[in-house]
Amino acid sequence: MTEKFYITTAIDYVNGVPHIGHAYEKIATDVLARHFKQRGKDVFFLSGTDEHGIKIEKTAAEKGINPQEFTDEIAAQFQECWKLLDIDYDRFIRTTEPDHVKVVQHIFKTLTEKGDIYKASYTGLYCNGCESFLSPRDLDDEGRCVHHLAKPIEVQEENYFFKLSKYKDAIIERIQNNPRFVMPDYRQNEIINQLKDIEDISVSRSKSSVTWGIPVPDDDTQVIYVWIDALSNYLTGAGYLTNEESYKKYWPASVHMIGKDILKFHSIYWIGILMAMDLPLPETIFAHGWITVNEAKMGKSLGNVIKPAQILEEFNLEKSDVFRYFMMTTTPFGRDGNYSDEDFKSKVNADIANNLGNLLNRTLNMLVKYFDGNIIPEIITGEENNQLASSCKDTIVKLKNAFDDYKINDAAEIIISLVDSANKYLNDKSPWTLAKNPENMNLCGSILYDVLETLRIASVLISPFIPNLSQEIWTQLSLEGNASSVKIDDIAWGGLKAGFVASKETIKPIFLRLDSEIAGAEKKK
RNA sequence: CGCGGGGUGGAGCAGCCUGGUAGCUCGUUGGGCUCAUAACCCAAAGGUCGUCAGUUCAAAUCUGGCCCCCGCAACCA
Repeated sequence: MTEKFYITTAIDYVNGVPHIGHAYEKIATDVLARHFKQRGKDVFFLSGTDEHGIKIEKTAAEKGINPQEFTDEIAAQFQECWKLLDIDYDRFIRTTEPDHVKVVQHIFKTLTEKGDIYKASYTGLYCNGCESFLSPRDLDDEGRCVHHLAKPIEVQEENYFFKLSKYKDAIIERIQNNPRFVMPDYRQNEIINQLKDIEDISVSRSKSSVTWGIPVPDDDTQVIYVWIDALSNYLTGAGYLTNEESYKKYWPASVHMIGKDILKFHSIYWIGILMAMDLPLPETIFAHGWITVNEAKMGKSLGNVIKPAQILEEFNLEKSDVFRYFMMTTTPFGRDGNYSDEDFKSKVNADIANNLGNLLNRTLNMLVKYFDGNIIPEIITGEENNQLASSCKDTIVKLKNAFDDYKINDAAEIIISLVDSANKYLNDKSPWTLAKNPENMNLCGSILYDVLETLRIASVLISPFIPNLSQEIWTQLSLEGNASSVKIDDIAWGGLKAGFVASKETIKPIFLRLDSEIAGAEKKK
């Protein structure tokens, strides 16, 4: 039986439009999903949007439309953005969808019946101007709401609470006994510290303050608050309650890919809920870092929010490949990364244009020049005593290890260093010199074959990062099928067969260096 | 004393857990090659490893103090 791999992204709150921070996580998840597909796993990739809550209700009201219309609009923008970035998810879940509503209410009801959800009164500071409860953060020195400069009033309301504290010890134990449960490992202590003084959490809101939410079953004065509403999307997506076959196959999740800000909610709240439901727990919760822009935190208040489409446009890129590549290689995965036009250019030019693209180009040109673009049987090499063939083998082993630990940037580096070694190989062997003597033609050709075969393998391995460019390499090598649908265990040496490969007309650079002037002009405006 | 991450050649990072020639990418300089997308290959320059002290035959690495930056705590992806 094929092993399943169920991977999820966080669902994005539709109160804002998609930017490169959202994109970072989706790309990472997509790269992993594509890689594990190539490993022969039965992959299910879930992404989506979080659509309930007071902010949505208010924003929609300001625009004079109903919340559903508003969320439809923003959710569409997210989907469009992911399409542009070649994010190939299996389902895009929206928390307003009927099957999800059913799941959320079922969980709420089950936990209530079990006694893990109880009603209690909650006292909070309510601002009439904001029409919501405030946290101490929202107050100025004199205890006034910073937006309305009015003192909030103390309001008491009845809410439902989830007995999270009951599961505290079990969660701590889970984290301590499973090193892959919370990743990267340096986050584990952080969570354990937070767990020490965890309290029960409020899981509903009074309808007098929010109406845009899933109703609490059997209590029409309350709607279900974000925790159960949003987190349980992972169950709905797998088919919980609605598609038994799918659910049985995919649940529990292999990895929840999330931002470091919501690690607490996933590793504590979500796990508590699942424990209370007696459901299997996910294998890994991976918290990635933030993307800063020119070293500054991105935020609406700073006005430096960048959308992926802007970057593609700025550099006149039709496909997302190199943007995906950059995002995944700008920093060790897990830590914070930075985007700047300068870094983007230099990384992509060095790795994709100079190293990978140029290698294909120079080698194919020689094949055309010396062999009329044909691979003749005499030049095909075997794996035995073959420097590049053994490099390919090593690369595959290392690559798998890196991906198993979600070290996405290492994975890219490993592939690029294979390409690097092929460039060195070409220089060492100098086929252009060999070609001057007819006696050496077969040797010359064999060297070209070694390099092209290495490129074929590299294109398969790197396709999760740059699917379109990989395919372009595939096309230029006159290979049939798709680079990305080749299984890693099937890419044995010798895939390039004798026959016609390329002509002067078919060879073209797969990716041209990003021109410094284009970006320079754009920056000035 | 709230918690966590970081401070390593011009830039960005690895190394630290398991002390013992400080490594990588980019940039710079010089050379090589001429198949290629001003590319590719080789070499060189450039570092008191934040700071002070301690442990040790030996510290970027272990211990303690201090300084600086960033994040979380506080529903910003």
